[in-house]
Amino acid sequence: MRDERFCASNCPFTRAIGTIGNKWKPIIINVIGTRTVRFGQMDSIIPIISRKVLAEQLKELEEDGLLERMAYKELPPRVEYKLSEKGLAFLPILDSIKEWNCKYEVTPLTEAPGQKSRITYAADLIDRKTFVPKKIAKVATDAVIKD
Amino acid sequence: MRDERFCASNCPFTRAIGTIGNKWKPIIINVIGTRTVRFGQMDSIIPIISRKVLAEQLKELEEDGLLERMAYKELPPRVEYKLSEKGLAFLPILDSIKEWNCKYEVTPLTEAPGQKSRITYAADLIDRKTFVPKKIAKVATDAVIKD
DNA sequence: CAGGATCCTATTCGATACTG
DNA sequence: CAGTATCGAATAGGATCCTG
Repeated sequence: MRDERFCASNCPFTRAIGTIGNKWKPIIINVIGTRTVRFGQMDSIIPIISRKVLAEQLKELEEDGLLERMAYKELPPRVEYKLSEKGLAFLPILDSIKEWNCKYEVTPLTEAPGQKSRITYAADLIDRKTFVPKKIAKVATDAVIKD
Repeated sequence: MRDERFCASNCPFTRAIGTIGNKWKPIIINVIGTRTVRFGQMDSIIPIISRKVLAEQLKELEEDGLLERMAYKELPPRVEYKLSEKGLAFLPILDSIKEWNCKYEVTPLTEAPGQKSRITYAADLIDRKTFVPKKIAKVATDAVIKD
């Protein structure tokens, strides 16, 4: 998920793309935003990502200094993630990507206007109301069977 | 390479990530920049991408309105690519990603200072001097054999 | 020259089960 | 709760050959 060839480049731009150039990391960074978020929260906000991939991406983001992980020695365990200074500095870039898309997208879907914070927005986007992810469909099927 | 689930989201940010959220497209857009570039040029500027993947990415970028493809009816054929207005509007975002990385990267490699244009810079980054890509190594081997 | 088609391999990803 | 381990399926990607 991190392209080591890109990261080994002597070009800072290429290295940056090697680090954050995939589809999950911008989404994760955007979802965390300025908040402090627990692992399970992220998993339910972004239901289409599997817990395995989520854990992998979070680990890489931590290694690359984009976020800070705080594990509390409790039972049941509690782990909180928040963006580092580097990660926070990336948020304006994500905002500009959204603005860019809104301005130039050929066939934009209808979008409810109003005051959407970064987080509620991100939550709206990739969730069960927007498109039915596989694992949610699976859960629904199970529920029907149980009934 | 385009995540259709992301593109079907009702969130413009998620759709944007579904469109350009991979490692190749930012590189390609950056390499083209404000120039008009031929297919073969791109293939030699970015030697680590295979021609197949390059063609696929270019087609998607064209479909998404980021670049314009001009095919001249000549023999041998000549095809030129240049960024559309939408694609050009994405360049400042790529610049800000580079600046962000330069400012916050934990262990940046040494970088030669000086006046580097977008293009020569991109060419430096992913090429045979930076790290030896497989197909260049192959070509070199062939050359040795020929000699 | 600029690709398309084909075949094959490597990598990613998801589902499931398990643990401290 | 917050992961990790394992396995199998899906996908990305490379090599090669072919064509207008």
